[in-house]
Amino acid sequence: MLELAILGLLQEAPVHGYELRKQLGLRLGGFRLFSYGSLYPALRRLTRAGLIAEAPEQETPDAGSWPRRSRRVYRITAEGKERLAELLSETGPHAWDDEGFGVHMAFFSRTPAEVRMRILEGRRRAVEERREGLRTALARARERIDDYTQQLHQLGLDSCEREVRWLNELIATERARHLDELDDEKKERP
Amino acid sequence: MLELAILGLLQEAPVHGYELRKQLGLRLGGFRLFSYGSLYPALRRLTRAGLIAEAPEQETPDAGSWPRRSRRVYRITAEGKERLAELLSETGPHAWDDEGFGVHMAFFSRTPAEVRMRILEGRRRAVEERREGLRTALARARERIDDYTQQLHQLGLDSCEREVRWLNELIATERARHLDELDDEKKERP
DNA sequence: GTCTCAGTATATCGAGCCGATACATCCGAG
DNA sequence: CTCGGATGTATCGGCTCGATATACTGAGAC
Repeated sequence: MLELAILGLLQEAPVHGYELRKQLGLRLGGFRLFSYGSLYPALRRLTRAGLIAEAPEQETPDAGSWPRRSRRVYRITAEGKERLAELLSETGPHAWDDEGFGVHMAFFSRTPAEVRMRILEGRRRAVEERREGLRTALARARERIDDYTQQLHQLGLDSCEREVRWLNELIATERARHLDELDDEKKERP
Repeated sequence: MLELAILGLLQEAPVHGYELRKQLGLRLGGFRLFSYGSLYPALRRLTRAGLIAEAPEQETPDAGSWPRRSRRVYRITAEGKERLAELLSETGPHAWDDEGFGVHMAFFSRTPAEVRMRILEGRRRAVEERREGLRTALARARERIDDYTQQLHQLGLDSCEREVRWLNELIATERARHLDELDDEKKERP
């Protein structure tokens, strides 16, 4: 997952580790923040694998051109772009579980349309399953489980329901977009 | 966290590893499911530390008394109960971050009232901070960030708002309960 | 002027957690 | 009667995290 996140960000612009982490935090909305203890080893791993490389730091054209302190700026390589395309096209369970879905969606603008669709639908199925589990647990457990736990489950259930609605809207939008594209093709080549 | 979860469950009844994991899954509403790769080493760790111990499996009184297959049933020790009380009284950030809050709340019925209050308020502060972060990010980012990422942040923002409302209700209930208790004391000893 | 604090930046270590996997038994369905 | 699925314990490698160390820079305090 971290691999996808790093390659996805480096694909947009070369950055150094510290900045990478900040960007990642912004992009993922803080719902997941990778630690330096994960980030720096991952950068070296990816460098060894040839997917990224150290890039010479470019000066800002004007100005003091103050000789910066040591920072390692990384750029994505051609192999890295291939690997990124591969990762973006994954449609396995990892692409829609709690860990992976956010990261995948944060780079949806680079993801093929049919892959987006499969991930969104997979996520919906997963959340619906969890929702059903919580529903039956809550129904069966009335009076057998303490109140705090019930409240906790209630919050979980509500957030599942809301995420399903949210996914439904996204999926509908995707479908509309897809139909538009088919429409355009028809107009261009009737 | 796992330590708290194990001690908390064993405090209610002695169980074996497999059952422990199922119970834990139920109790936490599936929002967190510890793997066997964590559970079994943890059980041995806690045994070595003297906080839990292997309990002889008791037969169901009547019936076939079928000689069960190998299972290691664990019970909590006196030291374990002390440790559990200690863990339940923790009010540090770990008690209200995403990892810890659910586990702590799942055992609130054994937690002192003022500790419950501090955890709930700490959680509220944390979620409010995250909410503000997402709000400013969304406000600043209009048109600078792609649509999918905005949708993602919107979902996060909504769920923060919802959780804050949920916490507000819980806190109000706690306060009312506390006032009732004070009231009772006054009636008993005016 | 210089002192101190907060932010920038890279790096490592131990501890712990996860997914995968292996292996054995029990039970009910076909 | 066999096969699959649930029960049950266990381990391993790899990854991740939190804590920690180091060091430079910029801005404001005094």
